Amino acid sequence: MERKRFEQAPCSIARSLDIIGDWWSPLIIRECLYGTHRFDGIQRWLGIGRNILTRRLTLLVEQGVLEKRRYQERPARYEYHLTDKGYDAAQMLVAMMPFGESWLFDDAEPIRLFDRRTDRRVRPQLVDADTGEPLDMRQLYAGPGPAFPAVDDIRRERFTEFYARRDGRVSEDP
Amino acid sequence: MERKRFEQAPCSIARSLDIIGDWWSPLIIRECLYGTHRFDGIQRWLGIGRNILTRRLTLLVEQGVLEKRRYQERPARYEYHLTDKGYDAAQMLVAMMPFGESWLFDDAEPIRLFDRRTDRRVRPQLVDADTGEPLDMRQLYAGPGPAFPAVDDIRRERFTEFYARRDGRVSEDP
DNA sequence: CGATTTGAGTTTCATTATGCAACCCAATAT
DNA sequence: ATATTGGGTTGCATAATGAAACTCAAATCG
Repeated sequence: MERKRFEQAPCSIARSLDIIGDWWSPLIIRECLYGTHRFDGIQRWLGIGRNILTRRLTLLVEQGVLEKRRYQERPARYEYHLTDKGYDAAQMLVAMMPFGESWLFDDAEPIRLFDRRTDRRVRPQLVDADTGEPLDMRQLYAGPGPAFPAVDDIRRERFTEFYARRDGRVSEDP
Repeated sequence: MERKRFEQAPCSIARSLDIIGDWWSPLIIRECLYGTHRFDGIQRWLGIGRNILTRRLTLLVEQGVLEKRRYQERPARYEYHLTDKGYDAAQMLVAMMPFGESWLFDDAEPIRLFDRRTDRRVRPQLVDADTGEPLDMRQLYAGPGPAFPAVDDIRRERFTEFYARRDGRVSEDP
C-alpha cells in the first residue's frame, strides 16, 4: 500500500516526516548541503538507485526543498540546489550529528562542521531559545498550541485526553 | 529488496537514519516522549498497523532506543519506555518542530513544549555550542573528522575528493 | 571518423515492506 | 455469559525498493 502521509497531522514532527521521513531524502539534502548538486554525483556518493533518486529529487522539488536549475543547454543539464526551505530542513539533519556521535561511533566523529568565513569549528547543539540552556528531554511535556484542532472539533476527545496520561489511565510513571 | 542500512557509513546523519529514517519510528519515539507507553495506546494515537508497530517496537528495543518493561504478570503486559539513548534520539525529533512550525503550518504551532518543573514555555533551537549563535546552514562546510576512513583506506579516493567540489569538477557555485 | 564518456534519466524485474482487516488468547469487567 | 482490554499474529493486495540494463544527446578521445 501507499506510504502513509501526515500532511494533515496536528504535529510538526509528523508533517516534517513527510519530507525527511525516509532514508534517502535526508541524505540527498545532505549532499546538496555539502556541495553535490548533480544527479550523477549524488547517485555515486550515496549509492542510491538511479530510479529512486529520480523519484526523490522530483518529490523534493515539488515540496520546495530543492530547486532544479538548468546549468547548461544543449544538452540540457541540471543541478539541484537547496531553497530557503531546504536550508531550514538541513537543520534537522545537522541535529542528528550530536546523536550519531554520541551513540553510533566510538568516541570520534567522522565529520566536522566549520564556519565558512571564520573556519572555526561549529558544534550543533539543541537549546532552549530563551534561556540558551541545553534541552533536557526528560524535563519536557507537551500541550496543545494555537493550531491544535479546536475543542469543538471531532477530535475533541483526543484533545481532552491530551491533558490526561495518554495510555488511557491516570498514571504517574516517571 | 531490503531497505539499505547505513550502520557502516562514515556519517552521523546516515547512521542516525538507521534508527529514525522512516516515518513510524520517530512517531513511536514521540509517543513515548509524550507519555504513551503501551501497544494499544501507541497504535491508536498513530493509526499505525499493529503488525508494523510490532516490528518497529522490536527494532527500537534491539537498537536500545526503547526498553520493554513488564508492568504486570498474568497476563503479561508491557510498556515501552525511552532509554538514555532514546531520550537523546528524541532530540532529533524536537529539532523538527521549528521547521514544521515555520514551513508546514500557517503561522501557528499545533504543539507547545513546556518545562516540567517551571511550566515555562520551551522553544527548541539549534545553535553553535561554543558561541550560542543560531546555526546558519549557508555558512557551513564539512570536513573529515577523526573517525573518517583513513587516507590509506580503500576509500582514499572519496576522502581526497572530499576537499574538492563534489560534483567532480572544481566549481565555485555559491 | 568511429568509439567511448558524461550527464540525466527510464525501464524491467525480483523482493520487501506497508496498510488493512481479521483473528487469537488470557484475564478482567459487566 | 458476554464483552472488553492488552498485546500481539496471520493473510493478503498493493507499493516501494534495489539492482542492473538500456536511452539519448552532445562532447571528447584515439
